Amino acid sequence: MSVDMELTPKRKRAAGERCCQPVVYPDVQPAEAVRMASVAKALGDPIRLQLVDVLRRHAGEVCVCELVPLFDISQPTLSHHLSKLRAAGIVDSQRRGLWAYYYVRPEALEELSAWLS
Amino acid sequence: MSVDMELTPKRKRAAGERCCQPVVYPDVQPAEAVRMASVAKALGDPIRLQLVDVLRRHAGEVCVCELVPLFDISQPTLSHHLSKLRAAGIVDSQRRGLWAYYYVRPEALEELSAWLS
DNA sequence: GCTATCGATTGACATTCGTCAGTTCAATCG
DNA sequence: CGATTGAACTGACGAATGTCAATCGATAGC
Repeated sequence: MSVDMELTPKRKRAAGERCCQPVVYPDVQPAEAVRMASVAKALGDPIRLQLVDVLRRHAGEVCVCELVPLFDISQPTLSHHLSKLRAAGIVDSQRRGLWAYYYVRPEALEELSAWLS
Repeated sequence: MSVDMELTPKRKRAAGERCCQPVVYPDVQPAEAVRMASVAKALGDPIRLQLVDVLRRHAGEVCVCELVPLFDISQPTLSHHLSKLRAAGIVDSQRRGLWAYYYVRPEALEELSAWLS
């Protein structure tokens, strides 16, 4: 995952022939690209995308025990997906007693959403 | 990547105690989730995200030979990334003579973009 | 024909991913 | 205390990913 966008000036064409108009350099900076790609990567699994959908449309916070029966995966696997979403900053959690409550951090999606539209 | 959103009715809590409010079932259908996740997954690499950014902000089409020097990766690796973007439907290409021109298919990003915002 | 060039393909490699069974940790309730 | 429960962690597995060197196919120009 080496993103070395040093933007070395591209070499000129050999002859005077141009294959296409000069390319426009990317507007997203490397650091932005890494951030947005990590968010997109976290959303790049159908289960995680639906998890975010459930959590986002839910007004408050959702306990893990309510999420497990929604998906046809084991509880450790769901926990693994949640921890990936948390690592990407998309969700966060809070423990109260025995239960863990997850909620979406909407600002984590803003950058990618803005870039996409 | 098994998405078996049959939405089996979740088992009731044992006692009368609720750990949280009843969960809202996901609004995105499994097929939508798979489509959007595959687009997000394709964007889940910084180089591919920047590739899309370059192609998208470019008015017309861009030849591969202009893309290679922008990134610190080999030509086969770039070709591999482009084919992944094409497999996800995000870009398409057209050969003219020796050169291959890539361009973004904006409608491919619409569903994910709409869901995100 | 021969040669050069653009871009895709192949094969290989280390890394990461998604998944589960099993276990552990933490908190609650008898 | 001990038993139970919710949720995270561990280890393992096959599958997929990102990368490159090497090669191949097709086209253009000589």
